[in-house]
Amino acid sequence: MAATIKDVARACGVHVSTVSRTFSAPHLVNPATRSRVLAAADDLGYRPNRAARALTTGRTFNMGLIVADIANPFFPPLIKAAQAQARGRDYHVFVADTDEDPRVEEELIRTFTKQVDGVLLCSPRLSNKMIERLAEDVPFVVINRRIKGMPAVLMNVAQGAKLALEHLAGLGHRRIALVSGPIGSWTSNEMQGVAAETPGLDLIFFGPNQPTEAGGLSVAPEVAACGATAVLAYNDLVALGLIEGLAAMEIGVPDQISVIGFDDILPGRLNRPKLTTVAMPAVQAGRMAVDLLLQSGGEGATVTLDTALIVRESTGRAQK
Amino acid sequence: MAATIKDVARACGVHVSTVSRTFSAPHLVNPATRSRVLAAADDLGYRPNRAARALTTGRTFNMGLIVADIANPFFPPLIKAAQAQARGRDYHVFVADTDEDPRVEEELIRTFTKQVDGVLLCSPRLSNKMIERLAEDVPFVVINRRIKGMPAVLMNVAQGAKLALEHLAGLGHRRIALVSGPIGSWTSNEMQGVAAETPGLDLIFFGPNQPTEAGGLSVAPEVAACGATAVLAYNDLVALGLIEGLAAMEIGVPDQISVIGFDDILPGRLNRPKLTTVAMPAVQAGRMAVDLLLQSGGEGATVTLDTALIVRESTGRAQK
DNA sequence: CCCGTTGTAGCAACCGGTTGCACAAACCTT
DNA sequence: AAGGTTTGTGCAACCGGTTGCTACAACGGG
Repeated sequence: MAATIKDVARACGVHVSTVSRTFSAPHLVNPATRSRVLAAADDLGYRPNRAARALTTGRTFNMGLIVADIANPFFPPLIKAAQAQARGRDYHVFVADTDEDPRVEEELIRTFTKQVDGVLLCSPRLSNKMIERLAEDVPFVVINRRIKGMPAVLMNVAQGAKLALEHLAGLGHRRIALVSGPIGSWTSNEMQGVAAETPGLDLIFFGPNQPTEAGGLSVAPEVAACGATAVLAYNDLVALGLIEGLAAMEIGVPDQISVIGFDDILPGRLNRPKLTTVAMPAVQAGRMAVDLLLQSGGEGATVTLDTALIVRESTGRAQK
Repeated sequence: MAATIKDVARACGVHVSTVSRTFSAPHLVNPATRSRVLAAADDLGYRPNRAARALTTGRTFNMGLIVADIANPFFPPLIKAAQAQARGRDYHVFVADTDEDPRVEEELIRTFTKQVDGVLLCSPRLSNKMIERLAEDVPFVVINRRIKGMPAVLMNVAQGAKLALEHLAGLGHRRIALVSGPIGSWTSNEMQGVAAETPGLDLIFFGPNQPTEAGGLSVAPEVAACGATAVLAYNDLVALGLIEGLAAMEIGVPDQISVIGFDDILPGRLNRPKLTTVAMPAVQAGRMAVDLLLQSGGEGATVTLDTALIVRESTGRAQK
């Protein structure tokens, strides 16, 4: 059994409250007593039980981070950035993955409640209403979603999509396929919104799709058949799957169809052709989300981070 | 404020112990009372506080999973498998990443202690001695490391390395570079052990290295200069970095040098040339680790999973 | 020398639950 | 109808800490 505060108190003939104060308010205890307590604690290998402490103080010094799919290379850099930032603030981050399933997401949030001081909700698939309800029990910072009155870190997807469409238009593309993501994705909606508002384009929507290579792979035939000369994909994974699917049909990228992704993940850079993409500021977002959670007592500050178009090899001039 | 058990008790004129039993031992409470309690609880949006419950029961129904680098594509499938398996057992998995830093690893374990029922320690970088000491405070299952008396899930790296070396020998390679991983990696030691015992080979060791693309990239010049015709890399990420580095020096793979990795991650399959690799059973390992943690009360059952050589395009006949 | 500070440590209530035990009412026996 | 079981609920201690209040001693000032 691990030593408790009582064991330490007994070991050096002092009341538990004195031991407690030795750790949480050292200036209130006599230096001589303090060192006796510390010696005894060290001797017994005592560590304060964080769960018990949280019960009275209401603070755990951990935060939860929920992502839709940890296997998507977009998330790890964000996760690592959040962890590093939190560590600098004496916090720890517990990560969990929802498998893109809103029910799992809800359950994870409920589990985190009272075990963390707040939750970073990254690319949630739950409805706004549900998120608002759950926010009564635990503070949130939402990443990649706008919910009124709730602190959020947004990436300027609309701007990125605009740049991407302008790039394609500049290359002479008019008929463009929009391969969207899963239901409930704010990012997907933003993209569609911008695209729909852009004049002079002939858009074909495909969706919803899984936000993975498999998702891209499986829409490839439809995209090929629709007569579009360019594709704006929900993310890089979908774009890569799409390129793979097109290759299997002997359709060359960018010679016959141009493809743009979102995120700027590593496999996109290694791919042949190298993927043209809209870079998302994942690292900054992870950091900002942590700061926002610690600063705001739940007030709705919103940070919007810029995106950037990175032109590589998967886009080219439209065919006649 | 979230409703507590007291609020529910007051709301339906019953003692808190009755409310408690309604949730944790329903058969002990009268159906009529039970439904009154449930109604009140539902009305107030009451959820038992898991941290408080853990304090008395000693069980949290979560487990921790600590990995060395979440950005390494090897880990996410393992993580997801563990999460899925745990979910089926009514458990939740909290993931954390150590950034390959033993000090962070230790701190994370300490943080997890008492907040989880056990920890899955994947590819730890801590010393055996330290792990054994920490095991007094929280049950472990170790993945990719053998520590006496401690439950472990091992992947048969030795066998995989043997297959890889035989494959290379069969292609006529004699002078082989071994690009190892970080200090403290059991996997790395296993590989070196097997290689050193294999007769008829001329081995050159390079290490320690970061287990990432950057690590592979930075040893590329030395490897190129050492006269080896083939390389066994610590993992696929290192292998990919190495290939990239060699390409930058205009050294073709597999024409001039053959490269084998370990893990079988997705980017290796997408790479040109497609990577020859030793596939590691990450998904099985994640599942097994969860089961081992829940079964063994800390007893040292060890599971060893087989690996398999997957020959793709990054290996070829040795040059004369 | 008395009194008001100040510093130090103990007491006890509390956080939100769980659980062994006691006890009364309702149910079965015979 | 008396006596023995069940069944259902309350009581209170407990898990491992924290914290407001109190008590007491030593100290400094007037």
